[in-house]
Amino acid sequence: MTARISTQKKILNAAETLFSRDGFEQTSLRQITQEAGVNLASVNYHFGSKKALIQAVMARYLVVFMPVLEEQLQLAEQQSELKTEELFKRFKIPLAKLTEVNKHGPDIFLRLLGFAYSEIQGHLRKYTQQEFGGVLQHLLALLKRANPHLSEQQMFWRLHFILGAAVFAQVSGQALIEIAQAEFNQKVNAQDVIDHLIPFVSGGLEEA
Amino acid sequence: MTARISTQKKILNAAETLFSRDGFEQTSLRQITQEAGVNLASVNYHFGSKKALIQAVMARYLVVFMPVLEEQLQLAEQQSELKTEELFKRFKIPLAKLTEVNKHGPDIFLRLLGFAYSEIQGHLRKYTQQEFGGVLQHLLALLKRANPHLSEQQMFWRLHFILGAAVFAQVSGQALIEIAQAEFNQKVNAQDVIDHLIPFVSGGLEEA
DNA sequence: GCATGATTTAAACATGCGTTTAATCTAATT
DNA sequence: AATTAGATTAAACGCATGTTTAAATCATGC
Repeated sequence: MTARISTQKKILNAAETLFSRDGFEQTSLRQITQEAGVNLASVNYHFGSKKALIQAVMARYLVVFMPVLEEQLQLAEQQSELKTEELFKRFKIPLAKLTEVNKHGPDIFLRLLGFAYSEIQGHLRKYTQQEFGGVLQHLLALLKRANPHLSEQQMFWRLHFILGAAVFAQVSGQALIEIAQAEFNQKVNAQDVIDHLIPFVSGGLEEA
Repeated sequence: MTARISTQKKILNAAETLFSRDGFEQTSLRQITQEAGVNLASVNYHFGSKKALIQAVMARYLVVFMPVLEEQLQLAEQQSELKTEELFKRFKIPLAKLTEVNKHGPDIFLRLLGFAYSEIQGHLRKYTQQEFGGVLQHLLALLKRANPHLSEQQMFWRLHFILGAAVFAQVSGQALIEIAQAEFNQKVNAQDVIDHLIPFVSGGLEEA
């Protein structure tokens, strides 16, 4: 007995597939509704607008990801010694949790996040800022404690470089992963990319 | 006696201003021709298409930048010891050369390059790959020599992270620069960003 | 000073987008 | 079985985009 899937869920599923593959702006409502097998107008009926649909797609992951990340940061805070790489590694736990949303949740979420930042979607940036703001402030405070040798300015720029490296890796991700797989003859997924990314950004951040 | 500026140049100038500020996709031909004070159809008359205009805008900088970069890499190659940070610093010379094209040439070019990679403009990626390909291969070879402790895979990913950090810094650049200026009360330009970027990517690349 | 080819112009074209409308269908309630 | 609120549908709307057309204008060589 296959459970009937509501139109809303069909739209969300199709949207996240296409958004994570092609980006938000590059994906039209017509593509989404066709993929979902529903009528074009149903997006506006159920979600109000494309903007709202995008936020709904993000929300399914954020509500899982954010609390677990905050939890991890609090655990880190209690440790006697704060190491940069340790802090970044903490991201892996909330990320892994996303498999509960979708088998490929971690990959999808990271790519969505990448597009959210790389496309100049004012509204999405505001939205994630709003949702992420507190936790990111927390992370920043911990990184400062772990790297007291860095000035405010150095920290400011390096954090944004890190964000850029992470975002870019995800957005160019599929193409890069395909190249990497062809070149090194082994399966690569988003988690592997993270494992490569962590030492890189840790080294970059700590550099004198 | 102000020399008469050809329609083509007017278009190129207006286009590079708007492209570097808002990106390629976000800038319409109507905006460009209005800014340039020329007729809408003149873009297609003189350049054939928007794609071709974008490439023409890039070409003005690439033809200056690329030979100087290649020259610098050859100089680096002759040195006895190759240091990572040394290699990245070499980018500053061809970049500075771009002031000959435009007073703010370095800033403009970096932002254009950022958009070229961050927007999924297949044609532009192919174009830059085609133009840059050889020189980038050269850079990769030198970086490998400077970092023999890194595996092929580590090098592959870290190079792309570096690209991401650099691109992102430029694309989010203006917004970030404004934040930084407000926060630290000092003028910031693209060159300063590069100066922050170089130790970061060097540290990240070298990390064991 | 005219003819000719290059350029500029205003207008229209074709396409794709997000959104809205109004009619129709569905399913639960009375 | 009739009513009614919710969901779905096909169609159109309004707008913006890159591109093309065909006429008008300009500049150049004879």
